[in-house]
Amino acid sequence: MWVASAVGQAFEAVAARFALSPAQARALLLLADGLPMSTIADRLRCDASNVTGIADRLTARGLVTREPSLRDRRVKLLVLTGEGQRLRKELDHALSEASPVVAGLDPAERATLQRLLDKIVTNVAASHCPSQASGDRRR
Amino acid sequence: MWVASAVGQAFEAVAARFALSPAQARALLLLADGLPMSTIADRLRCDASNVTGIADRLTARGLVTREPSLRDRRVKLLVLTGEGQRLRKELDHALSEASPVVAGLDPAERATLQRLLDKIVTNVAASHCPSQASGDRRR
DNA sequence: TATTGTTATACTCTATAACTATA
DNA sequence: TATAGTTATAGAGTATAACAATA
Repeated sequence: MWVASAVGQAFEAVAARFALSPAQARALLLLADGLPMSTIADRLRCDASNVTGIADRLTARGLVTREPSLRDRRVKLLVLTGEGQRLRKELDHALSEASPVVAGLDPAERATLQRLLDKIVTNVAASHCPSQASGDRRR
Repeated sequence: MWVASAVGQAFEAVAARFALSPAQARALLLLADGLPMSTIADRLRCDASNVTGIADRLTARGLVTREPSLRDRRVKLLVLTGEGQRLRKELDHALSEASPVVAGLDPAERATLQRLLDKIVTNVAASHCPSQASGDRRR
């Protein structure tokens, strides 16, 4: 739990370097492709009403735009602007650099840790949503 | 990072079962013994002004009281009430039960993970505050 | 009828700055 | 002068409930 907390703080610190709140940074990382706002709410595990505010702030900074969906006129897709894509890339890179966690581990230890964490991810994902273990979520 | 996030969410979920915000739960866990409010701010890594509000809410629920320090009349110690001690114990227990992370690992894997995480804790603690490397990181 | 996104409301955490009472 | 705690203020995330447009 202490390590998890340290990782979370490292994430916050990196996000803050880009003047992003944790929620904004997480939303930005989700947007490799455009996504419906409801999907973002699901992935962020928060109520849909929050996404309105987060999207507003990202829009105000010129990082995303709201595009209408062609299939369903109720949904709006959040899509990165050019600036948003650039910032997302920088953020992603900074996050992979800032890894205090593995700093003191030798290559063998890192590999072992990676293997254990992968196994945990698989287990937790499977126990949470057995049906979508292979990762698609339509409708 | 995904695992760290899952651990954080598990923490939040358990805290919510006791109607505690994450910050309130963290403060409660810190209070095995009474602590000056400034120390709590340090441990929570937040500004001292926040501790006033957190302490207010914990006080309103009858979980803590503010006691004057005998050494320095400026400082107030946050001390658990009987009810606070009881709740802290339950919370602590619930947290050790709720460990989705290690659920799917066999004993040998758990031991390996524990060893690696301990090493990380030591490394990170040492790089952040070299003077107290052998110190107080016990929960 | 149900769902998507918005709005209004309220609560909590967060930091900054100004204040008090001590030191 | 400096520190501990408070207050006031402001911004952000969070949830709930009600609403319009659409399905």
